[in-house]
Amino acid sequence: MTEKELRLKTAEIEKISHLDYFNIAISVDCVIFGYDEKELKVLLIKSDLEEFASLYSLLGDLIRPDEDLETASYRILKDRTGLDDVYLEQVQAFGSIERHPSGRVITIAYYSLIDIKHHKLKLSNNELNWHPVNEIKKMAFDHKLILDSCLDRLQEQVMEHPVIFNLLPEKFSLRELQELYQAILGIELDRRNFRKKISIKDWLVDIDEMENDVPHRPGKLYKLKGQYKKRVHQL
Amino acid sequence: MTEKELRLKTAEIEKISHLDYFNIAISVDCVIFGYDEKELKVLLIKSDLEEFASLYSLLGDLIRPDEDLETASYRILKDRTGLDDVYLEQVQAFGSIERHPSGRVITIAYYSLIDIKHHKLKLSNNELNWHPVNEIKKMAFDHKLILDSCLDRLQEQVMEHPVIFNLLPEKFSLRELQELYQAILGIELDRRNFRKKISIKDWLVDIDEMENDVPHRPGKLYKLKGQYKKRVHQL
DNA sequence: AATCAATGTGTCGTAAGTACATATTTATTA
DNA sequence: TAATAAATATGTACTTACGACACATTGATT
Repeated sequence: MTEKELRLKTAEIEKISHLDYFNIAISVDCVIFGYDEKELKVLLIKSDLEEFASLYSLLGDLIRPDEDLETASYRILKDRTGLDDVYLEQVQAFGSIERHPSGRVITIAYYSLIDIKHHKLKLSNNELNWHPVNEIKKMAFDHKLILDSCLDRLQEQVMEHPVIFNLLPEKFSLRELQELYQAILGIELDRRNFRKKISIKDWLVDIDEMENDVPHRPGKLYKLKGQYKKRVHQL
Repeated sequence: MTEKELRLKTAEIEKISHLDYFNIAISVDCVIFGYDEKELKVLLIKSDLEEFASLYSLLGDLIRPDEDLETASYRILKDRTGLDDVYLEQVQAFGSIERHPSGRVITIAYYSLIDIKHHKLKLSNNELNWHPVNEIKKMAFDHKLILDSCLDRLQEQVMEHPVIFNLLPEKFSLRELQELYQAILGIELDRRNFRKKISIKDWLVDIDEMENDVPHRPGKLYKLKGQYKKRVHQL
């Protein structure tokens, strides 16, 4: 079965699923977070459903019977962004009866973290764009709820686990790191206390280099220690 | 459609689902925790599949198209235990391809907390029994993995959120509470430090009563403050 | 050489975490 | 009824984390 046939079949299933009492479709939706210009952003696409014309939706697709959940989310990421070395984490399943207008679809939400600047998206399809998370008010389906849940989870994880380094380039300054924390948590942090806290975690190595493209005194650059490096999926 | 017809249809679906390329079944599995005799226990049933003869499995069922995920888990709890005032929380979806021998079944795991002593199970069906969590080594399907994930989640939640009071009777002593924490976390706690920590949380009210069935000096009894009371599902 | 802007660092007060010992109360037993 | 056993109840000193806060340093720019 070709890619195209699969997609057609997928769409068909979506439409008929509400007719058959036992046919429930199951999908994966990816909340793809990126960070740029001191803002947390999320990758969204214009909804292709009439009901949601002019609204944006998350990137998602039905799960195929021959792939597990992680594989499905990596496939979506790879197909839509061209990237395959990304961090992914399952958040929650969403399954209210009325969440999809074409039938019963239960979806499993993943969030993903990408360094926007250093990973060019394959498709600069203008239907697919980065949106500042704070500016998103309304979305197709229950996708705003899903986005909010994923952001909550990200905020919970951020101080305990070294995950957000996936949003930054390999080398970064403490100022960049602090700005990222501030963007995710939505609060201002005290520079001295932040540095103290990060240094206690012992996640970073000082690589003995300096920033070189800043219009002021350059700061030291750091890397995440190898043992904490982002997980990369092996397809 | 009657209850019985539904069950038959469910079983049928399970069997044929692997034949149809797009037919993925979706189920809910409940990890029902209880607490008794200073041990954390889980409610299990003998697997009805030949492949897993003599192994135990979690309580679960396929989701019906006319019920959402929470409703499905409450239905399973109600049907199997007769209880409907229980705490339930979604943990994670499990969907590896080979997890179910009869076909592709993705499952969404919930954990539930029940006060064993004060909620008599409807069915004292001897296929359905409480098992000490620590003694469970092998289970049907990937249910051991699911159980472990739910226990991890419970351990994460326990110190931050007042959830485990659902495992205790309305009134309890601080000793009982401490023993419960120890059972869940699998560690010993210092009595004085434990009491200090709990008193800072400000979750409890001293109800000015004493234990009366203990063979030693009775301790004071406490209740969880009303605002933290367990969530009860309204069907 | 002077100015600007951001980096880099330390202290003090407060709150929470940990280790640890003694007096008190009730039930039990001699 | 007096002595004993067993668990309750409670406080202090030490250490570690958290939050507020100010000043000297460095490099780029003018």
